[in-house]
Amino acid sequence: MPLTDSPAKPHDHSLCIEDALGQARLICEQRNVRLTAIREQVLGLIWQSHKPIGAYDLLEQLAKTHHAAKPPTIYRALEFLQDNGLIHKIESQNAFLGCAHVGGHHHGQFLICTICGTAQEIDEKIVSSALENASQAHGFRIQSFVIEIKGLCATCQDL
Amino acid sequence: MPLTDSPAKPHDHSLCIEDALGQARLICEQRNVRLTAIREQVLGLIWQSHKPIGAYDLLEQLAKTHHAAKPPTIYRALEFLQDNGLIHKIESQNAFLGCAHVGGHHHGQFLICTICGTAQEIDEKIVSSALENASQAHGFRIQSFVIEIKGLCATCQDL
DNA sequence: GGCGGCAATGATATGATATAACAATATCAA
DNA sequence: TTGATATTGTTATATCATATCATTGCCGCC
Ligand SMILES: [Zn+2]
Ligand SMILES: [Zn+2]
Ligand SMILES: [Zn+2]
Ligand SMILES: [Zn+2]
Repeated sequence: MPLTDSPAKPHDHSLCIEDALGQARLICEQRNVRLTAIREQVLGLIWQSHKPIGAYDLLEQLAKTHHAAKPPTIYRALEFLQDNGLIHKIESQNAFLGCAHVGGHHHGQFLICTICGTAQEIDEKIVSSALENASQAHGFRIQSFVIEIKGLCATCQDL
Repeated sequence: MPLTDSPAKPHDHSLCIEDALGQARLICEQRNVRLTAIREQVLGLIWQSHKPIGAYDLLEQLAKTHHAAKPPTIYRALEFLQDNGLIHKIESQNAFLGCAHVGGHHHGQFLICTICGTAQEIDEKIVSSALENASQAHGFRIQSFVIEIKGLCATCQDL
C-alpha cells in the first residue's frame, strides 16, 4: 500500500522511495529472485517521482553512474521489475511507473493528470467488476486489462 | 453501430467495410472535412479486418497502389481519421482499429482476444460510470480514458 | 579451493514506431 | 486568375524496443 493516498499532493517523497525499495527487497527475497544493483538502481530511478518515466530517460539517468548502460540494460531491468510486479507500464505513454500495490495480484488502474503528469495507481473493485460484467455480457473471458484514465487530479483542478 | 455484434464470429465482412466507408463519407460531409482518396483508402485498409493493424503494415498495403506512400503519408491519414472519430488507436499494441460507433461521443472500450487477435469495441455504461465513480472518489476529473481488456472471445473459448 | 552450470551483464547491431521540417501541388473561394 | 489554405511529397531524424552473441559473476557441488 502507498504511503500517500494522493501522490500529487506534497508529501515526504523520500519515504515513498524507501518504502518501495524496502518492499522490493522483501518481495524478491520471498520469490527467490535477485534484486541486483542495476535492478534496484532502476527501480529507485523510477520512484524518483510519481510520473511515468520513459526507458531512455531512465537510461540517461542510469548512465551517469553506470557507464556501460545501454538500451538492453534498461529493458532487461524493466522486464524483471514488471515480471515481479514491482512496476507497471503505462501503455499510452510508453513509460513506467512504480507499483503502489506490490504483493497483491492486480492489473493496473491509473489516474493520470494531464497537467502535472502525476499518475496515481488505484485498485477499485467497482472498476474491475464493471469490466467483468461488461465482458461477460459479450461472452468474453478476461485475462488482463489496461485502464488508463486521463484528466485533472484534485490538486490541478484548483489551479 | 456495427453490423455484427460479435466480430469474431463469421459474418459477411464486406458489409462491415461498406458500412464503415459509407458512414465515413457522411460524417466527413457533415463536418465539412475532406475524406481524400488516401484517407479513404487507409480507412478501407484498416477495415479489412477486425484486428488492430500497425501503421507500417498499413503503409506496406498502401504502397502497393500508391508508390509515393511514406510514413508521414500514413500517420497523417491516421491522425485525420482519429480526429474525426473514424478510428481508434489500441495503445497496448501500437495499432489502429476502425471505430464501431462513429458519430457518438465516446472513448473506446475494447475486448481484445489474445488468440485470434480480434478487437471488439463496446460502449458499456456500467464501465464508464464505474470509472467516473472511482475517479470521483479520488477527487479526479476525467477527460478521457483508455480501456483495453485482453482475454478470450466467445469463439476462441470454444476451441 | 576449483569446476561446471546458469543467471546476469556487456556490446553491437538492428528493428519498429513516430515526427520534424520544408517543398510542391491541389483545392476552392473571391 | 489569383491568393489563401489544405494536402501531399520528400528527406531526414527522433524515439522506442529487441535480437544476438560474448563475457562475467554467482553458487552449488565435488
Ligand atoms: Zn511520493
Ligand atoms: Zn495534476
Ligand atoms: Zn466485419
Ligand atoms: Zn478470439
